[in-house]
Amino acid sequence: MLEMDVIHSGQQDMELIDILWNQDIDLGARREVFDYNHRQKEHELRRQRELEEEKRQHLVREQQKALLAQLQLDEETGEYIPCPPPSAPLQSAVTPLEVTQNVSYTEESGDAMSFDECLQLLAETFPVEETENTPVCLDTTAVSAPMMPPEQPVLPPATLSPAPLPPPPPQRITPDLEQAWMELLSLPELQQCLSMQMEDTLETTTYPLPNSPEVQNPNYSFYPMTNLTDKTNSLNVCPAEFMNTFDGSVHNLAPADNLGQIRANAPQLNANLTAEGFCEIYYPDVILEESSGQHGLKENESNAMSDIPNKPFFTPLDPYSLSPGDAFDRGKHNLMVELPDSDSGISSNTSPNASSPGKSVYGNDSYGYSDSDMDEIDDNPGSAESDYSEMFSLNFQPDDHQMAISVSAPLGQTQQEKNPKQHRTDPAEDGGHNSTPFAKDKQKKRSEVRLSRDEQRAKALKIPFTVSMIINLPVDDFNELMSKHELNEAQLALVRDIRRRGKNKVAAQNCRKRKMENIVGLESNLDSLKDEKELLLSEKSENITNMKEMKQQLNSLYLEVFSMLRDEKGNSYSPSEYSLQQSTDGSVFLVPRIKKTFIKTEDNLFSPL
DNA sequence: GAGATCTGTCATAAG
DNA sequence: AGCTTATGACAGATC
Repeated sequence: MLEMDVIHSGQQDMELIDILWNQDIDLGARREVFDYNHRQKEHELRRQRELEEEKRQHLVREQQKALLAQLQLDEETGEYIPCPPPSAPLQSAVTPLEVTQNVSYTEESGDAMSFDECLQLLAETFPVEETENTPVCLDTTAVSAPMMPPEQPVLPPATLSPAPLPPPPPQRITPDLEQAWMELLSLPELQQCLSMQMEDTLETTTYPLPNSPEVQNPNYSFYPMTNLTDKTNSLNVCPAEFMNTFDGSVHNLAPADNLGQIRANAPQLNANLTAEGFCEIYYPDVILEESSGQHGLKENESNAMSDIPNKPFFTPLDPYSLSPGDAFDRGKHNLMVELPDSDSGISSNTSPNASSPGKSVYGNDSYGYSDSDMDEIDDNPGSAESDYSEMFSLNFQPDDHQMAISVSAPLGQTQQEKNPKQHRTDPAEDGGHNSTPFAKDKQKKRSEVRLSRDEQRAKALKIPFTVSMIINLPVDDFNELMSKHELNEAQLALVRDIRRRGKNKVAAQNCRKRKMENIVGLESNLDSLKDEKELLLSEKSENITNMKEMKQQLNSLYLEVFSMLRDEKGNSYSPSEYSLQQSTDGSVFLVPRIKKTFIKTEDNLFSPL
């Protein structure tokens, strides 16, 4: 009964649907829209498509995961960059790819081989050396994938076929691998690498770059195995060549001591080395330097690698030590020598050289202290020179050339004395000994007295410095000089007095020179101001003249216009009784003067208020 | 001899 | 705090 009810109700529903459809058919609706079976079929098809799409997306995700596993997130840029080869032991480096491969392909295809099965198969194929080299090959595979540009999509299956991606069935793997290796061996780039490695060349720049198509080709992962056919160099060449192939700078980054180990255990070091390989950009010199030391080290392959990651592959780059020819240091030293110019105590009016302490000590005696030292030497050539020589030899060897200057100075000074009527210029400007005033001889004697007094005092107290040194040395050098000699209180006081007096003397000369320059400048300004005043006065008189002329013209024009005005009777207005006034809007009015005068008087009356 | 000029020195303020 | 520089003032030498 229930079934009959259900069927009956179902028939009623169908009838109702038919009725509704008949109504909707006029609107263009088809019957399939209301057909349950049809809709169910469509639903199944759609669900099937969704499943397929989901499977496809899952596959893509797995592939992307496998790819990203080989990429390294750059913390600075946020980009995925090719992951450096693993520095840790091989297993840790291969594990990510292994996992992704096993997960993706064991799940997707039940007949696919696991990675370990592939390794086992390879071991069976090459029973002798592959036990050592297989990890290298696997690691090579692991490295080759990340070397692809991040933006590059997953390679098509045709390209990836021999690679770790979908491994072929066990019965076909060996022929495929052999074919892939043969293809690889036929690649000119690979042959080039092989030949270069055979020659143990150090040129890494000619190696295929990591991003080159050859490197990206996963077939390269089996390249080391192909070397097994060549029994002479298979083991030696494979790891190092692998490194050269995928990171040409790897071996260059390692110090000479570690190069052998690195080469022997290249696969295990790939992560570290390639990570440091990125530093190649920043440490090219180190790489070049160390590349020269790698010869003969690559044969050392039996060393343990356990301690390698803990060893620095390169020492921190010292920019100073690497600067060509230590130019930087020299430059810095020169800078230090030249910078203390301001401590010379020489006025800013002097030339730049004058302010240089090294030159001002004696070479610039011509500037401020010429009248003192030079004149004394001039007056007592023998004694002064000998005394100076003693002092120079005592303490101031660095300025031998200045010593020569001071010794040779008397010649000019003697000539100067022979021409006493030379025009004298400011001592601070001409150096004081190139030209002298007419009374230079007397003045010179004066300064000689002064300086000889200081010099005599210095001699009396056995001060082993020249006055020039005491005065012109920078404070640091002066202090250093003082510290080098044990001086008593009297000597120290005298040296300080000499230094103070000498500097003040130069300062007074500079001050007077500036004062004179200021006076000259003020006089010049005064003259120019006088000229400007005269010009302004002449302009003023001219303006007054023009103003008078314009007033006269305006007055005549006013009278002319006024004479043309007539009243209602045709009589002219009297200028004494009327006047023309212009309003602000430009209109002209004839205003009676009485009123105006009245207003004026009114204004006058109220103006005081 | 008086005045002008030059120069060195001191004292002091400022940097 | 010590040093250098700038500047006014003073003194001595010279013309």
